[in-house]
Amino acid sequence: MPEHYLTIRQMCDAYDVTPRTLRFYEAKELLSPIRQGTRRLYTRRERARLKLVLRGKRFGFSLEDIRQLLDLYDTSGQNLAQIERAHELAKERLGDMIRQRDELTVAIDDLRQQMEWGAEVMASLTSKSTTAAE
Amino acid sequence: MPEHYLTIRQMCDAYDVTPRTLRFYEAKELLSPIRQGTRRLYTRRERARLKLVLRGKRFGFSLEDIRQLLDLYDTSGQNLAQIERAHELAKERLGDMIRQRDELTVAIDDLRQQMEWGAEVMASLTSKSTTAAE
DNA sequence: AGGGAAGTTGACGTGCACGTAAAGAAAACG
DNA sequence: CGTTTTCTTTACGTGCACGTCAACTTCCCT
Repeated sequence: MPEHYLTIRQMCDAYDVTPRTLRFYEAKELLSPIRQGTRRLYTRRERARLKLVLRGKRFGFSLEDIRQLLDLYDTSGQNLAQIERAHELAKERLGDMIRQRDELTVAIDDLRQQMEWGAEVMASLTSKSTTAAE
Repeated sequence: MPEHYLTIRQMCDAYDVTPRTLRFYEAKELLSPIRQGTRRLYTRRERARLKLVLRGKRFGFSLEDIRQLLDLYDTSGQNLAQIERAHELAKERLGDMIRQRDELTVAIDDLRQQMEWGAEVMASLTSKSTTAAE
């Protein structure tokens, strides 16, 4: 089957980004669609990379961070040192992410408690008086 | 005991931020230190608020988001509607945070698998040949 | 063939979160 | 009392991640 390409607009619709964003990512060497004349055509590889970019963004990585990770990611079939390096970076990232998740968990619990407290306040206010104006 | 104040420099050292940052936060109405003449003095309240600001930032909230939350947080002794509103916002935030944590969990698992795969590749390379140059 | 839709390259603008340099006032120290 | 820090305001600069025209080509369709 003949590797089916997407135009820039199809990409935009599929991933909810603007053309500007895709060209910007290309300028930053995050994507490199093939050219048919002057037009851009996006392969399966580019789609995969875009997904990774958008995902990375959701986790607060900068585009430059993401570029380096992507580069490691697909050049790391080269030699052992590269793979070990990637492995190290991955471990660091993993640590970051776990720490971040733990912080989130704490914050979630805090917020839950706050909400319970708020609910109690609301309850006491509604039961004692409707016009709590004193 | 006489509520012990901190100067701007002491704040900077304590929370690892620059004076510029503290003044910037003040301009954005996140902090409002008292003035002794022209000098800023930071109370316990300001310290608590700064902690919340820095925490919010780590979770990717914008300063404007944080300001609104702080405002709700300490004006929400006012009336029931305010508290209910705060409660609603808190629920939304909670949802966001839980979703974010779930995404993180998935990403962590992905990364773990990637790392296992990487470890396997490394293992096969090291056992088969030290100079994998063919 | 002609005309609108889609795509292209500049290039300048924007919002956010500060950095940084200039110039002056105030406090602290020897 | 002078001088050296510390702090102040004012203001312009910066990096990131795009948004927003403008001015063209290029496709596609009837």
